[in-house]
Amino acid sequence: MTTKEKHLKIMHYTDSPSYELELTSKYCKALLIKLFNQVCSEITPEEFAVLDTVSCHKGFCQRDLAKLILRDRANTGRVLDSLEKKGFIKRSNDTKNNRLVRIVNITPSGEVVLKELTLRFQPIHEKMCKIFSEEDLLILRASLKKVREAISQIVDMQI
Amino acid sequence: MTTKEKHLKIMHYTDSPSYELELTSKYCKALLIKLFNQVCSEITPEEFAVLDTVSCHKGFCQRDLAKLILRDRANTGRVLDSLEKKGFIKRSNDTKNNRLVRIVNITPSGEVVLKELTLRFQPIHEKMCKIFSEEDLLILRASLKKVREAISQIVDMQI
DNA sequence: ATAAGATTGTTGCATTTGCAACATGTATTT
DNA sequence: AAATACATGTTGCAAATGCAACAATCTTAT
Repeated sequence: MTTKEKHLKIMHYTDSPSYELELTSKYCKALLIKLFNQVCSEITPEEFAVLDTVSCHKGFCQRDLAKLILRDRANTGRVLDSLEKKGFIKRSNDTKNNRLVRIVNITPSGEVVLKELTLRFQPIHEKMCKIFSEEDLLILRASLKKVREAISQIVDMQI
Repeated sequence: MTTKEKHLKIMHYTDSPSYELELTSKYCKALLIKLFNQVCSEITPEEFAVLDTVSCHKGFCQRDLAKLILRDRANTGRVLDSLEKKGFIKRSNDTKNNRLVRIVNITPSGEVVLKELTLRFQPIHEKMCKIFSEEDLLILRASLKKVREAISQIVDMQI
């Protein structure tokens, strides 16, 4: 086996980059949940991520949001139900390509809670980024993107 | 803002490395599920990962396995129940530090199914690794490890 | 023009998962 | 020695999630 091929040999799934990604993602989730428990906020971590996505993509319909957050339409609709009930987003009927869709937008009170939580988490995120050199952080981001693109070509994310 | 500090500024959680990790992990999971659906195997993707973990760590008790797979004791026990019912692992009572524990080991038929699935997934894993240079792959792995270690110091993974 | 198919969103159901409580047995404290 | 705390595993319950089926609406095919 040449040096070039050495890094291709995977003897165990749990040694693969995919599985390491899964484990690392669980750590991130645990951290997020801990932070939310501390601030005892009025929204869940999942709702927070969806709210942030909505604020970054104004006027998207539910299905397009579902594609962004990688959940199915059913689950996306339910999270949006909860966010709407809490007054952080509002939905309006509209048409896209001559089809009825529900357009989602963040409300002023949604902006408030989003900004407050983002500010509160800023120190932790800075801490996380600081453990990397700027170059390694760029490589990490690029690598993750590469993984997503590679998988996109193999499996259709059917949402 | 200096160049050095530029990579620290996070305006949105969904732009953070943590969230990118979560999204990328979902892609990996979707790929794994697709592969399993194709081979229509007798075990689930989760059971496969646990079985692989068991085969890499002979004679571990349930709690130590739970720490490795980052699930709680209850869920770990349930997955092991299923694997034992299918004959892929066997449990034996033992003592560790003078405490009753259930030691888990893989069975010959577990080895067979694990080896078969690992071989079947080998081409995909090679494909995944090939999208990186060897250096970038090392950096990716090291970065993921760094993330896990950093989070470990902030949140106790209470398992 | 009618039927078949496609798109968007919702509802029902089953599975997965985590948390709290409990049972059992051990270590430590008073 | 008794009581309290700790460690391991199991059970019950609730929340999250995905999949299939459905409703409503529009497009395409025959």
